[in-house]
Amino acid sequence: MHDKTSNQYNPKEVEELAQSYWQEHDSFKVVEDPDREKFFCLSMLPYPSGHLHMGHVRNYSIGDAISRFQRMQGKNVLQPMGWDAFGLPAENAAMQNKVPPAKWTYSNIDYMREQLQRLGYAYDWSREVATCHPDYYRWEQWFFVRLFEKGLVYKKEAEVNWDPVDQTVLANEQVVDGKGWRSGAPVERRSIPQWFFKITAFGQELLDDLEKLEGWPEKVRTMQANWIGRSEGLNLDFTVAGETDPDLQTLSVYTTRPDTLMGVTYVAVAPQHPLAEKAAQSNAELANFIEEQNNIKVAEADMATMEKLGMDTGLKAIHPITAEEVPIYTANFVLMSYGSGAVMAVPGHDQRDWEFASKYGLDIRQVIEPADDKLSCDLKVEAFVEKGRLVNSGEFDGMDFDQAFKAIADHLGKLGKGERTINYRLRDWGVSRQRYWGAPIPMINCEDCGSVPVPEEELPVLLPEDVEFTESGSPLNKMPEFYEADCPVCGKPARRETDTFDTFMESSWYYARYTCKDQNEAMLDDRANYWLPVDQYIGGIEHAILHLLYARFYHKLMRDEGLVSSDEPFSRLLTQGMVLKDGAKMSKSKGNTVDPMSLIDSYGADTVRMFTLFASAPDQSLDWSDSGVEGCFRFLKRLWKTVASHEAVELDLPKNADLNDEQKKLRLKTHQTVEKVTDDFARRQQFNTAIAAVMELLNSLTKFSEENTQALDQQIIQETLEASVLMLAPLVPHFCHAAWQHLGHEGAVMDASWPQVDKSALQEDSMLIVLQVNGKLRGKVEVPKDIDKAELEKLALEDESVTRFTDGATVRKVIVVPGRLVNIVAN
RNA sequence: GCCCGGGUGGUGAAAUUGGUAGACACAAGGGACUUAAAAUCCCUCGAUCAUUGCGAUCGUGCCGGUUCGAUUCCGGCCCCGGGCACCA
Repeated sequence: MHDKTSNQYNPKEVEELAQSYWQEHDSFKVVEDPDREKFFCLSMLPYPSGHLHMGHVRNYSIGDAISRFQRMQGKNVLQPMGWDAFGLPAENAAMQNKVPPAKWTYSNIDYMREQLQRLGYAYDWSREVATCHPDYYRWEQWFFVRLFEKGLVYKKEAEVNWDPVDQTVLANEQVVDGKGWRSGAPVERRSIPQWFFKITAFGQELLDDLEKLEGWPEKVRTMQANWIGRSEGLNLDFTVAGETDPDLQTLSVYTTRPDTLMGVTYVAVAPQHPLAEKAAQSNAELANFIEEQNNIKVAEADMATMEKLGMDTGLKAIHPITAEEVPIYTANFVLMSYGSGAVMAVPGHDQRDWEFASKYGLDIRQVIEPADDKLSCDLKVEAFVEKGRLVNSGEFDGMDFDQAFKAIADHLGKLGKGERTINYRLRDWGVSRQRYWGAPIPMINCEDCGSVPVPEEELPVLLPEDVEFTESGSPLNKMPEFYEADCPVCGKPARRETDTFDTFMESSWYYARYTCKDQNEAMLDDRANYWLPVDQYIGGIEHAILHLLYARFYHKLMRDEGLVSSDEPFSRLLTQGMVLKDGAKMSKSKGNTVDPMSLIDSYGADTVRMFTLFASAPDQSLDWSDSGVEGCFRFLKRLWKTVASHEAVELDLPKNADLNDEQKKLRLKTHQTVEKVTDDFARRQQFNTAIAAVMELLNSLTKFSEENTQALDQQIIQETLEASVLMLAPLVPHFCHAAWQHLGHEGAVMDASWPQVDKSALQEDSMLIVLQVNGKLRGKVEVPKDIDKAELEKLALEDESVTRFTDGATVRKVIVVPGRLVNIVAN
């Protein structure tokens, strides 16, 4: 076929031929091989919305480039693909189109799989996973039961967004301006029992292990650390004056600033705090206030902008050191869910306390003074929040923050009124969703026995797929055949849990299941430890916190269960930037999307893949331009023509061949390019500059081949073309598949070895030295490679471009940077 | 408010360890080929001045500093993007 290669690049033909070759040879299938170095390259799995978008193409083109590069490095590469198939859009589509979510999802998967195959990604499809398949979620259910038995999951009341008209629970994104997106009714907050994972028990390990993730962007590590939000402080106890109920006598507060303890002028508790509720029993106005706070009909996101409100409970708290009585307020900004639901207020040194005190006429007392006189402190204007030296604090006066922290902690410790405490912002992970299209939570609620897990032999709890999906709310609640069950403990009629899992559950361990998806006896087997951890993970920055934190947590849970032996799931992480058009993120709602498929129809998959990699560095946002695509297409056409018009020869460049300057120059360029591109792939992961370098190489080759037609020249052209095709093979695989054949090779380019740098070709006889006078570029000079420093200095000082500026001036200093420049300082 | 990124030609962007700013493309302009168009190929392309040629000055958000030399390091400010946000 290769001798008939057309001069005209025909992407459709080239791509069909390459793809049918890959299919015939089962080229992407991979098996475990302990004798070879493994490489697990993973791209985040898509939600099967129905169509691939540009963000997917970008993500998967990066992943495929890395996979194919690693394969050419001789590694045993696993690159799988699957579907994050549960979720809300399927339910919405079901309501709109009267199609059951399962049917809708499976047909989307079939369609999108074809799209991915059209793009030529080297996925081992035999390992494909769809998270909505019972073979997948049964192990999630099994694992949940294991964790329940270990005490790592528990049930508690938690608030949800409730739509009173549709009688359904809303996800946060379904709440628009405090109203249900569908009904338009004001959303209520309602407490219902839900299941939680004890991720907080792993807070410290999740934080500590961030240090190990050297292959992760610093940004993502910082975001996770902030999300975990560790703080060190003190839990200390106030006594409630005159309170006789032993449960309410002690009012515990958490503070990170024990040094300000002597500045406390009031204490504030959450409206849901037991003390506030008790005080409200004999205070109608207060009861009213608390009721209002409990019934705020807004989504959580709007809470932050709410006005700070509070009310005196009439109760007094006794300061643990001074025994002074201070008022207890209830305030809407104190959260029942963090610390103890109560705070000591130091208006002199906390801005929020200051504002509250100013509003309600409470004392503001200074107990810290600036330790450095550059800082000003005027408590009439604002709180002084910096750390400093203690004043008005009795025996603690004069101490700095660290001394005071220790002294006050020790003092309260002796009194039995305080202890050092570490708090985390991180909260336990609520995994219950009051939704249909998700994995059923494998629990049975019995009036007598409580929540009882479904016995292992009865798993999986199958989600009925053939459902009537007419109104809002989960159809499971209307299906007695689903929810009616017998209690596994006492045998009495009981009710099966109708909530399903948060879809983050499925995406938290799918990477491990790829290694052994056909395993029907266990969640994972030994193959997981051959492949894991994932060597390279690629996905959107929008998953920097939740998905990546949950997956790290899940990995540790699986480790503790003996299922995997590593501590972390993903060694190296690449977070690709967004795809923009006209400066805005591509999205359906903005109407600025570009359909990858229509572009593939016009230019072929290779051009589209190439452009997504060429337009910017992977971690940066990519601004789409139609004409840029044209440019990549032009490059491929030019390269095609160059390859097609070159008559293939067997590459056998004689060692120590006597090359002329032109030949040396091209070989130098070729091997410099190989060196650069290898670094771009392996270390920098910058495919845009790799492509630019190959473009430069083609430009050099074009100039060279115009005038050089001897046999030795053909060898050198062959070498350059082979290197170019090999370097581009991970990026434009169909094109290179055909080009490689035309260059005279029988095997497939994807199985060829990555080109090696010939060090001897990098040897140059001369080099270009930049001449500067007072740091300004004045000239350039070609000098022998082995020139000594003194010689070079002399040459520079005598160069006409230098003497023009140094004549009549005194040379003060000459700086020689070997191999680069000479800078002459003169005045 | 706090924590991260980022700001470079008409445009997307390069410059990796403090050492030639603008590689590689796109767009634009000019030319060749063509009956014509498309495609292709060649040339020009940061600004200003000079222009016969050589060239000179300025220029990487703004102001200052360190250095022989700064897009790169330091201090201050402005703008854009992202994350977190009553977290005590």
